[in-house]
Formats: sequence, structure tokens, C-alpha cells
Amino acid sequence: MLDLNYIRKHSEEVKKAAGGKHDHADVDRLLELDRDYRGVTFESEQLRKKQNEVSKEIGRLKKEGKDASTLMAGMKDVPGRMKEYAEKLRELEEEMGEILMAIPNVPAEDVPPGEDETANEEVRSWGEMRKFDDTPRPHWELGKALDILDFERGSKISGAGFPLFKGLGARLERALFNFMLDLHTGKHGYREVFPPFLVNRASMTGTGQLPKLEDDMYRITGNDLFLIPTAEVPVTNMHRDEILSCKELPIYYAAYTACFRREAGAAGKDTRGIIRVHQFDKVEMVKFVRPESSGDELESLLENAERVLQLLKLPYRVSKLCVGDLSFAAHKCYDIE
RNA sequence: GGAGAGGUGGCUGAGCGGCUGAAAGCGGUGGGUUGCUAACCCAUUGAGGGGGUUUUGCCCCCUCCCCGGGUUCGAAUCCCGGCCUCUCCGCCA
Repeated sequence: MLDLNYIRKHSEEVKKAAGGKHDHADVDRLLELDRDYRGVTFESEQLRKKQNEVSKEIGRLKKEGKDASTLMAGMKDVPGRMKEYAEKLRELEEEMGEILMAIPNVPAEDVPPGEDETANEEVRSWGEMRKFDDTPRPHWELGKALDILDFERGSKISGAGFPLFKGLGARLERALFNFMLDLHTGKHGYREVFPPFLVNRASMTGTGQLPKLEDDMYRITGNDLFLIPTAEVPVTNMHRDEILSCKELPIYYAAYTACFRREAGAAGKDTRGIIRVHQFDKVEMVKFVRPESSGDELESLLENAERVLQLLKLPYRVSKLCVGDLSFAAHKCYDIE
């Protein structure tokens, strides 16, 4: 969520970023509500001031043993009026909150324009795609043949999209996230954290998954907890509502977690095998940095991630997502595939 | 799940209807003293928001003692609900 103060100062760019794509992101309405809010705040504070003064006077009279009943009678209706102001402010706040949460982040200047992934910009590529003489078999067939991937039993235990790794498959999975964590903590300066896999509503809202993506989450009823769709959620929320001193920065975290996604409505597209599943393992990297260095920090984080693929000798290409492909909260985003 | 204790400024901790934005100590900052260090002495030191202004300095106001309600002219203080922490008991694939 963008800071209201930032929106006040940069309303034009925010409007441009919100343009069209997000129906509820009415920046003009927000600024209008903001003006009302400040007006009502001022009025209610004037009343509060009077209340404080008179109350003090009553206290003084009483201590001197004098009669304060006239003053007290005159204040009888003040609590009610304060409540009306509070109610009005709450209404304004609520509507402002809804608009604020619908306003997307402003893309960085170098984010390419464009509607969808076809406008993404390839930045670089690494390695050579391996050539095969015959048609290679897909991983789900290989996995089954080697008995290291068992989709049938995964489905029996949980349902489609919950792969079961067995033997060397399980070991490979474990080896991969171990390898990534060891690399990032040992060579790249990240601190390892192992966060909860279930988080509360405030955390999900803090990283922008809610309210938008509620239907894509696994939710625990009764406790109002959510299974994390990515370690980004618990790790970023470590410092929610905290003010970090710039002396402490930068902070680098790396975390392995299982990730859970309902992938609601995704059936039919890239759904075979382990490409798109409800539960998967991921090592996430999160940085808390000073704003002026954030561009460089993103580049070095990208390099750290690429290093994983280089050491595994997996060819890849890096592309910069265009405006239309950028996620709601993102300022700038790279894709490695 | 049951019983108890508790959540106050950067930290420890007092206050338990008006004199409290909050004692005291620690820490921080500035200064003093002292061969150095330590110690000591003096001063100063919370945050957010709104308004004003002779606009970088200053003035005024409001809010904040876990969160949300309530009682009251007035709440850190009393009442209700929630969240969290600690101790004991129970349960535990």
C-alpha cells in the first residue's frame, strides 16, 4: 500500500500507474476524502480542546470545594458529539482504506511499457539449451519411471497438485533447498530464517496478498490463519510496524519454506507435473535496504539468484517484466526462466 | 482446554479517576572536571497528526500508557471484549 502522503505529493504519477486497470483506484476521490478527513479532524479537535479545558476547570473547582454542577451540565452533550465526529471519521477512513488498497505501486522508470508478457524485455541469457537427438520425455514420465515422483499417491493423500517425492526425488528436493540456502548464507551474506508457514490476516495484508488474492489462499477457518503462498509473507512481515534504523540496513534474509497456493481457476494451463502445484518448496530472498540503494540491491539479488542456476549448469534467460505484467505491489520485477 | 500473573517511553520500572505525556534509574546527546580509561557533576532527551507563521526556525492544538468498545464533565487508572507474554495443570497423531 502506498503512503497517503506520497500520493498527495505525486498524485499525477500515481494516477497514471493506476490508470484503467484498477477500477477502484480512484485517486481523485481519495484526495477529496482526504481533504474532508482533515476538515472533520480539525473540527473535532476544537471540540476536544474545549472539553479538556472545561474538565480541567471542573477538577479545579471541585478541589476547592466549590460547585461545578453548571459547568458539568453544560458538558453533557459533548461525549455524544465527539462520538458523531468519530463515526464520521471512521466512515471516511474506511472508504479511503478501500481506495488505498486498490492503488498499485508506481512502476520504476525503466520498466518497459506494454500490456502482457509479450512486451517483457529480455535482459540477458546464460548457457546453451541442451540439444537432444530424440524427443525428450517429460519430467512426470521420467519421475514415474524412476519411482521418485508419485502423483497418484500424492493425489490419494491430499488431492491433485500435491506431489509426493520419494527416494532420490525426495533427496534431490532436500538437496536443492539446502544448496540454495548454503550458497546465499555462506557466499552472498544472507541470514537464514525459518519462519512460520501459517500467518495471520495482518501479515497477508502487509505484503499485499489480501484483500485481492483471498480466493487463491488456503485459509484455516476458526483461527483466521492462512497458509503462506511464499516465504515473502512471513519474512517481510518480520519487520512490519517496526522502524528500522538506517544503521541496521541493509538486512538480507534467506528462507526455505513450503509454499501453498490454491491456483484457483488455473486448471488446464501448464498443470501437468510439478510446474504448477498446490504445494511446493522455495528458497526466498528478502532485503531491507535504504531507498536510494534499492535499485542496486535488486540487481545484486538477481545476480545471487542467477548464481544458483549457473552452479547447477542450467541455462536461463532473464527478462524484465513490462508494466502490464508487473504484480500489484511491485515497483520493478525480473523473471528468470 | 483449565487456573493464576502480567502487558506503561530505546530499556528496567512506579503510578491505579482530575496536580501524569507520565516518578526514579539505565541508555542517548551536549557541556564540565580529570595524565589516559573508568568514575563523577550539570543540562538535555518519546512518537504521530492537524493548524499557524515574519518559513528550516518557531508558535498553537489534538492524539498515543497492547488493541477495540463502555462508564464519566474528565480514564494509563474503573467495567466489558479481544490479542500477546510468563507460570502451573490437563491434552498431545
